[in-house]
Amino acid sequence: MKIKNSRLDAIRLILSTQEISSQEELLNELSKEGFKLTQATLSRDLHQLRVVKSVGTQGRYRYVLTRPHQYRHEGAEGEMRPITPAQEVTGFVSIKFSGNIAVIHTRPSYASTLAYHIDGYHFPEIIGTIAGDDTVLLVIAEDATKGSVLRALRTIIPNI
Amino acid sequence: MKIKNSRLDAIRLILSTQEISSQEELLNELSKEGFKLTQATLSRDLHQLRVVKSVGTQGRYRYVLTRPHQYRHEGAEGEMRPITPAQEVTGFVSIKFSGNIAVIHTRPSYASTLAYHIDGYHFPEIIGTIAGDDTVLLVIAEDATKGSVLRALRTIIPNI
DNA sequence: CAGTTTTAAGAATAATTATGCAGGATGGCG
DNA sequence: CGCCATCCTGCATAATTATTCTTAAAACTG
Repeated sequence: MKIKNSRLDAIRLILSTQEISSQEELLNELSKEGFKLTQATLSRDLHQLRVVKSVGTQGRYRYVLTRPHQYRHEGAEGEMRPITPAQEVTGFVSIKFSGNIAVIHTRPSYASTLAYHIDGYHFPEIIGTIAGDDTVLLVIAEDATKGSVLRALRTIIPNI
Repeated sequence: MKIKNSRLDAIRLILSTQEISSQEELLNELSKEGFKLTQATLSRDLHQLRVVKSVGTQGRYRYVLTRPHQYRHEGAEGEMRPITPAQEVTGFVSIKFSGNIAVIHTRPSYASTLAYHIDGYHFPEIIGTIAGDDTVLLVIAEDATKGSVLRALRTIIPNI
């Protein structure tokens, strides 16, 4: 549908420039742009966009965009691999290294869980983690190597 | 309060190991652990923890942890610079480099949106991003330079 | 310690959000 | 074209979540 797509775009734009704290409020903004829809439809749109109701400044609720699903790997552009059992549990998708940092990509929303588990092990090779929605950053100890980090992680993600 | 803190920990633990899709469900899990509280209190706990209701596998709703704000630059409290048009859109404030890491500061709450845009471009110079509330961390590929990263970003943030 | 302020929490309810159902629109496809 | 499957949407309402009001407990402060 033509209308729906441009509406989704409008939603993205609005959410990225304004502090919207309820669907009704967003509905108003959308109507200013000429979109005519009900809260029911908006709820479904937000679900599809994976928009979440978070907490913004001043403790006010705020709808924010999250990353879209993207199960992408290295070079392979559209190539979608099947999900292995280990991924099913950990959400692990890929890992890359650069200097003393490793970047783990996970399935959407799995990053913080995975980071939490990694933190729990207190691996000496990993001195800290930061998680987004589908990305975990590992800061690697100075005396650790790519190999030793992978070995450590293998206790959590078997076939990494 | 002693109880509250251990309860918050319990919530974190549960959310990081199970797919919880409603507060009621979480309430059940908590009661299994011996915590006795009402939905009202749980709602407040989740707000405080900045837990968000996101969309997990199968399109089911899922409560997920977000990391607490840890990158707020405290010092710069009152210091508010005028906003340029580019900032208006991207929220960009500044960028700094250290080794293979770049740190972008944004206006509050703009970080994830900016990271979203950066991710979308799949710049080979940038192997991953993590966003907080007003900070984006970029992990830079080993063969990339400060200049090449800035050049790449210029497509998104013109006057960077 | 007594007074004051802050924090925590439940009960009830308001406010908000999700969804079952049904109707219409759209898009193949033989 | 006619049929079927899928997508989109509103309406009504169910389900869920946030908040107001209140009380009690805790933490401070002099």
